[in-house]
Amino acid sequence: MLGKGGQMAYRTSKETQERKDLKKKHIIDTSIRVFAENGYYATSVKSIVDAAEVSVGTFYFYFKNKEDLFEILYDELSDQFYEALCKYFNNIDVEVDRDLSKAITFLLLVIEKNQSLAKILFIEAVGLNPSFELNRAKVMNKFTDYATFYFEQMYHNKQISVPDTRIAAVAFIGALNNVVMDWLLNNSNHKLTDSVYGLAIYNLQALGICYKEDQVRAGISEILLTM
Amino acid sequence: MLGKGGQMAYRTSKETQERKDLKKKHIIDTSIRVFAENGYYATSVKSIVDAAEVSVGTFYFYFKNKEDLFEILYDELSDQFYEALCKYFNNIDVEVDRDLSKAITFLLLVIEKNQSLAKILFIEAVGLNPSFELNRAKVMNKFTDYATFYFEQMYHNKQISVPDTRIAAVAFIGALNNVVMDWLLNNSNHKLTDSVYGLAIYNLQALGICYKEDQVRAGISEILLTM
Amino acid sequence: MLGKGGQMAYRTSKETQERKDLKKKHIIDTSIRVFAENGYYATSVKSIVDAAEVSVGTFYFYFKNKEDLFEILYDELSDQFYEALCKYFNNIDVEVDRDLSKAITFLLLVIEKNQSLAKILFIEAVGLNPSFELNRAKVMNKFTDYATFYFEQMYHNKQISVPDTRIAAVAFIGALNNVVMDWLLNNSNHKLTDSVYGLAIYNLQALGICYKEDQVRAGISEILLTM
Amino acid sequence: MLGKGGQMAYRTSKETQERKDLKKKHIIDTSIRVFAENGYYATSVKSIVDAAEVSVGTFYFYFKNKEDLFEILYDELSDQFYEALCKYFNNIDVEVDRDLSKAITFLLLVIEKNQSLAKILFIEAVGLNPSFELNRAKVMNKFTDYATFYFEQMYHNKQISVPDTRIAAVAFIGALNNVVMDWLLNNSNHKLTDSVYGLAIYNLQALGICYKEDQVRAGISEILLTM
DNA sequence: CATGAATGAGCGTTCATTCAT
DNA sequence: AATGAATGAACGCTCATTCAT
Repeated sequence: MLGKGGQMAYRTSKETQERKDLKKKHIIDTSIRVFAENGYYATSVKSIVDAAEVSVGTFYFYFKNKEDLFEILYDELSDQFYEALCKYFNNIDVEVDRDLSKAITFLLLVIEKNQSLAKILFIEAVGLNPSFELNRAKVMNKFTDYATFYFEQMYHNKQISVPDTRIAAVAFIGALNNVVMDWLLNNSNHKLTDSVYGLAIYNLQALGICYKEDQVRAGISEILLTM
Repeated sequence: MLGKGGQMAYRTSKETQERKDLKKKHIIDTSIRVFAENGYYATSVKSIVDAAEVSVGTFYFYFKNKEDLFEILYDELSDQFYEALCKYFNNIDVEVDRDLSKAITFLLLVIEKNQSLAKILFIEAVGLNPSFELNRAKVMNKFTDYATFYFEQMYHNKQISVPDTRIAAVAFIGALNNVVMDWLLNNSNHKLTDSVYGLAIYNLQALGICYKEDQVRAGISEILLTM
Repeated sequence: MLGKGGQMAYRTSKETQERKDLKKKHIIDTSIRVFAENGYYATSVKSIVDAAEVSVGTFYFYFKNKEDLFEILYDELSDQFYEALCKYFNNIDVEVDRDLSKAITFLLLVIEKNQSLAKILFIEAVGLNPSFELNRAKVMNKFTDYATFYFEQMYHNKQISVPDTRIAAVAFIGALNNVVMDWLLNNSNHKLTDSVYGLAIYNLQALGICYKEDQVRAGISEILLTM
Repeated sequence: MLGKGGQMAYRTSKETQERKDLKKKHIIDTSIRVFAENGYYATSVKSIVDAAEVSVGTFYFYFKNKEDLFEILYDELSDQFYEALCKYFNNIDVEVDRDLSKAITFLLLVIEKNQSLAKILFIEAVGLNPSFELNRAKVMNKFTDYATFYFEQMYHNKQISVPDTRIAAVAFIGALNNVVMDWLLNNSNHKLTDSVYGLAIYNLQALGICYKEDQVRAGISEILLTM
């Protein structure tokens, strides 16, 4: 009656666990593509497992249900995006114009290179159902709070000039968001990063930052060239 | 006999047409409420006809299907919103700071007074399915084009200073959009119009408009007080 | 906007309602057969609607779900059986031996003529799930209470002699129940009513009733011959 | 080498066999609890192996399938019950009233002390599916045949007086059965053995046994006090 | 014009069972 | 002997849509 895990058992611990993690990752990655293409409701569990070439049973072995998968996936993607946001925001220093331009450029670049991420975060995740909206609100607030925190700091350093840092943060994110949305909706036309200069200037001016055009261009180029 | 019959027929069909239009309008109006409350997918045709106190058969007499209703409704709401956008944008004159503030204030006010409209336009209509996304893209572009057109004019009049009017338009709309979104997601906290000053300044600065704070405040007050 | 039921509407009221009632009855009756043959769990909704030649949609139009149908059906059958129980119990008079024999005979006869009823009441309904067991307990108690009430009366009239009328009622019902069970389980062998004399005597003696064999036989015959 | 190897193999396989038997017994015992709590259909193989702390693979090593386990378990429990039945029936002698009372008391006591057994035998095993009903019929007949055999003997010894010993046996078992059922369904109220006197009298009278009340009470007490 | 009974494809999900390790 | 990841048939149920009345 040693049973379950008593006595080293089966090779549960290592190889199997790795294969499990890989398979779970595989299903998530596949579903990102499928969700991005068809939206949450038009994506059936069947279509996910077909695309991932696993059985329904396997799907439900790894995920509680369809909603569970989407939540996991959404949290993962929003974390990725959060990290991208942080990466260059954390480095904003005295050359605010250049540094902020770099930050914006990097964000657009990440999105451009991973369109599915954007589609899910900005489009497919919207308006799913009341319960998920709570989760999305939480995530959106996390982004807003982060930006607000930085704007607050910059305000105290007299680097920006706005009457309300939180509203500025919301507007800032919205401006970026909509440029991405516009790109997603009219996709074929242009590269997302083509919009980065206009967007950077818009937000720099909005924040009352005294910028130099060549600094902005330099910041943008620095990011675009290194990737 | 012909005359009378003709007249009868005419009057009858006229009255009938009126009743039909009214009933159709009634169903649309009811469904706005239902869609706003539950979202597109969680709203069944049954729940709409129950709320509107008509039969399913009647529903399918007036609308091709559920998607058709939603499209009609979406177009109607976006038209309403478009009109609200035009109303004060068309009047932007020499006092750009004041006039633009008035325009923004009016938009937020309309949304605040009609939350269902905002919920459907900004949340429920997003990411429904690939086919509807095309329609939404068209509508979004209409808004963007309109704003772009005005920014273009203002640019020529040296009233604004941005490197790319279309990107400015997209960013401008996005900023507004996200302030509304933020309000919808964190509803109970505050009134939407509380954010109007911060938002106006953000965009005025973004557009490189040389504004006076009291002109902005005056513009805002003018709208808020008259409604 | 008169809608639903305003203005006589459609011919909702009479013919349609009748057809609905008939169809509901038809599904119930069909399902009795199917449940009796296969048991609750082995009976799928699909198999019911196939047997009844209606669509699944129709099934769910008339019933909330599979459990709902079974409960309706169970309540209906137990009511039928309750009425059969009452019919001759209510007439037990001074000739207790004869009258009780008549009552028992009638019950067995009803069951023999409607085997599906018995199968569902005594077999398929047992042990379905905790929630349904509550319902079944209620129904069983109704039967027991009824019998107890009569035994109580008879006890006061010195017609029976038992130390505990409720236990007598439970045992009485159990004796009948098991004769039916035995018949259901070994079906082909014999007619259920073949057991009636032995069963009647068993219970008459059990209740301490002073009986005459020919009275018992007369009571049995009276019922069997008239049906 | 052969001798030693042979002995080793023998001892090994013997020990192994013992461990296997123990594990099988462990799974059966655990499943009795689980089946009694949740019923056959609401009990998944997963829930059994979780409760028993073994793997699904192990389960299918010891049992052909879920039904196989239940059948084994049912046979085991019905054997236990059969033994309980025999224990005091086999000892029925000249003091029939006392001896039969002892037998009945013992049966109720065994059930009271092992409610899971009763729940499975009398409730969960009923109406599972046509194939299992055959097995259950066989078991029920074994009980009936046993009782019939004894009643037959007693009839020849002029100890009982009934027109049909088999029907008497069926009714007798049914009376006991239903008292147990009633107790299971209205559990919390009372102890099962509280009903033993009423039940004993009912059946003694039913069988036409000339009993003395104090003999019945003595028989009951004798069993209750020694356990 | 209006009704609502009827349809059935398709959904998300469960779970007994298998088998490579 | 023991494990548990993998399978997929089958389930109960929903709901957009049709059409006889």
